[in-house]
Amino acid sequence: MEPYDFKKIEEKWQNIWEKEKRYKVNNIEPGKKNSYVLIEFPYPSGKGLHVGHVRSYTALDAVARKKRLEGKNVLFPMGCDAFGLEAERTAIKEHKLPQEIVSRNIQTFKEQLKMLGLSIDWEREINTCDPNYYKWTQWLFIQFFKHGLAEKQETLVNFCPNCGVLANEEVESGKCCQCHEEITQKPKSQWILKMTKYAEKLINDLKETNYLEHIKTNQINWIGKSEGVQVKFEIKQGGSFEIFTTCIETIYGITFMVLAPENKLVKSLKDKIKNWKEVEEYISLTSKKSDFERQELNKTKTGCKLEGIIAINPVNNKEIPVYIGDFVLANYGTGAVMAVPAHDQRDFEFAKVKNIPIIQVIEGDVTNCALEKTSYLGKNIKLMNSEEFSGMTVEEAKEKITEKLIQCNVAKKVTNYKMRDWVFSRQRYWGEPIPMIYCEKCGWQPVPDSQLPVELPIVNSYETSKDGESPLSKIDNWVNTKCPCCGMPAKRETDTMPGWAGSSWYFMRYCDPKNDKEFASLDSLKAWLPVDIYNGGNEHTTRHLLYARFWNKFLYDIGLSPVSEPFKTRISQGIILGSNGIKMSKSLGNVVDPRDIIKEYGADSLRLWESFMGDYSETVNWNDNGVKSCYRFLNKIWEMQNFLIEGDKISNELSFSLNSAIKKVGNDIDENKFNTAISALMILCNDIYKIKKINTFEYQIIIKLISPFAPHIAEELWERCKFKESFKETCWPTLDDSALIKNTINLPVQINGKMRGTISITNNQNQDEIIDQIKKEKNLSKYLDNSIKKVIYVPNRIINIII
RNA sequence: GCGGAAGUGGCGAAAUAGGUAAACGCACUAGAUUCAGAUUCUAGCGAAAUUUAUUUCAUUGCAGGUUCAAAUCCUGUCUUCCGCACCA
Repeated sequence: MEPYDFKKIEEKWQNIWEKEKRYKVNNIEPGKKNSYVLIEFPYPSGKGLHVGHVRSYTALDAVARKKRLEGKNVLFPMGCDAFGLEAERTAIKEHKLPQEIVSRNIQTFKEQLKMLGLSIDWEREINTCDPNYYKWTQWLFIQFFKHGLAEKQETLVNFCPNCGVLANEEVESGKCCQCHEEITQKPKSQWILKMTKYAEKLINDLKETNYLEHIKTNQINWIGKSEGVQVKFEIKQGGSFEIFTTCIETIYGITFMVLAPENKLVKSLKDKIKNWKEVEEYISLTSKKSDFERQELNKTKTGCKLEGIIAINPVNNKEIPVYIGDFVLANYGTGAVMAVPAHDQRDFEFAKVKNIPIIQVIEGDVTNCALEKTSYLGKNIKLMNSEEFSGMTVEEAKEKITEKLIQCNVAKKVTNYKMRDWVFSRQRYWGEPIPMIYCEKCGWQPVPDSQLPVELPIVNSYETSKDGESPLSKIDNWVNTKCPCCGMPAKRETDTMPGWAGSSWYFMRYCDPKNDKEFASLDSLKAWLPVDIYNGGNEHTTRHLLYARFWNKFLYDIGLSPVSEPFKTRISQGIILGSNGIKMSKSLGNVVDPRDIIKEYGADSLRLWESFMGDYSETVNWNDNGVKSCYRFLNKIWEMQNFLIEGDKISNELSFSLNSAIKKVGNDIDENKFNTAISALMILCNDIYKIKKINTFEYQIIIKLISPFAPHIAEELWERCKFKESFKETCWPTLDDSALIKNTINLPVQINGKMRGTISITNNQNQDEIIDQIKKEKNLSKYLDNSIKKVIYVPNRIINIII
């Protein structure tokens, strides 16, 4: 028999699969159920395929292959998410066009992917920077616009006087990462998508999904729903402002108010503020900080009093001083808070810094820190210092105070979300142009469908510009166009979309990738959605997932998507670090190139090892020796040909081992526990090597079980053994549960909770017999005297005797 | 800071419902095969003792608790990783 020549075998089968179009899939396959297995498409960086990609691709490939063996019609597509900052940066560095960089990278990526033997339908490949694709991204944006969900709004951007608008990533502790100039927060008019309109649905409909619990929590926390009361405070000097609070029960404890420094009210009060200079300085200081810096709790609270401004507490007409402070954010709630230092830690610290009195209104200890709602809610704790509400429980007071304020017409119940609308404009070259035209007379008009796509013009210079406008704004003949409404001269929008845009709907395009009339036909979407299993990195479980769900929900509402939730389940792979426990990077020299491994051990060994190396969702360090172990294992499977005898059913000798493996491998793939699936296969293999005998029927089962992970060797062995059935038509082995029932069981025996040995009992033997048996066993009976106090017997699992 | 996840041998890890902790694999040690190396095979691999087959002890980040029984449940605590809105 020839030795296991993985190189020859893998090339052979990859060619056959490609030639046969083995994994091409139709939207409808008579007699078969559809199943959609989706993996986040890669960003085609110049670094090429990483062992981390291999981990998730082979895992999901195994899932897809198993589903096929179970008789399902499986969609397992692949594409590239190609727009974004990284390609643009590389292009600038290499003095090439991003288009060139991207197509070069995609080429390498595909070659590498093909070496893995994935069961991908390459005819459905998509690429977000292909005009045939982004035509539909633009069309979808226009639908948002037409339904009032896209509009221009003023937002803050990071602005560097030399480099223009910067991404957060390009800001390092308040300075530009390129030129180290100070960054300021500059207001800019940008397109936003009104995602907050969907906040409620995005929370509620999680019920329909099967995501891992922590992924749901992540989504819920990001949306950050809180129900509270919005209260109006009069200003003694004239005017008023509103605050939002979830703790209205503490309203008698207010000793000051804090406005966000950007709150428009501050400027409108300019004439009445006696220390305006000081206030102005504080505002400009704040504009240099990001939200993140501003919310850090461990730094000293800063703020500035608005001298001459007094607010009136509506419950008791008390006069309250007003401050501005950067720990209050303008874009959450109303950009103003009532400060109750006794019951909010941030207010407590601020009060200490500014020497403001503290009034306790809820019973408890507030000497060293605030008594916050997490410690007082739901514990029957009572109010104090709150006029007629004193003595009520917190919960009761919450209701009564709200009622009173509503009656007085100074408050209303409000639901707030932390989630903000999605800022959708970028002042960058490498993205989808936003398909809008501005006309002096007609305002913003979408580009007519017939003129889509609005293609990205090829340009010489696509670097960000100092004035903070998009590079496209410098191309006059592109910018100047005609209003689609009145035909008069008008200007194109020059901002482009964020990298998230294309990935928000790509899973729909896979269903109908060549359609030039629609982004995807409803029939094709009905055939495949919702996605059965969606895999991606942990770093995408909040935002990308939320964006994609949002787009789909919108399309569902306007009748273009058949489902309200696009993904049934969501799982995440853990990242693979270098062998030294540090992220792989060229500069550290700890990068492992999958191609090197494939050359030495083959794709099947690599696939197997990456599935075996640890729990799929956990971070692991790369280990050079690991692949070798899987190569050994595959060799053992190969060498089993030497033990082969004829047979058409499972032998008694292997009945238990084989059926255990069938059960374990099947369940584990379904539960994404690939590592234990493989260890089950190894145990089976060890059992076979003990008896050195296997019949053809049994060998077929083993090959089927291993085929999702190591498809090349599986098909090769199948062919070599000349089994009657063809591999293409074969199906997943069926389990004989009765083979798993054991007649004799080794029962662990504990005495006083300590393991003292095992005894062999028959299935379901009764307790008294077992105790008699233990008494006869010398090794065990020596621990027993006559004073057995209690016996705990869990049938067929354990017996614990207390003496 | 806020939110999420995770801490088990020398290493990667496993452990349906609280029920024999360490399956499976790596590395290592000894032996066999080999001119030698690689491969392969056989045995060992928490600690200590020993009559060599058994005994004792320890053990799932740390400190407590619940329970006949805890890696698993509860309270507190420490550490690491991920996300935080213009990176995708």
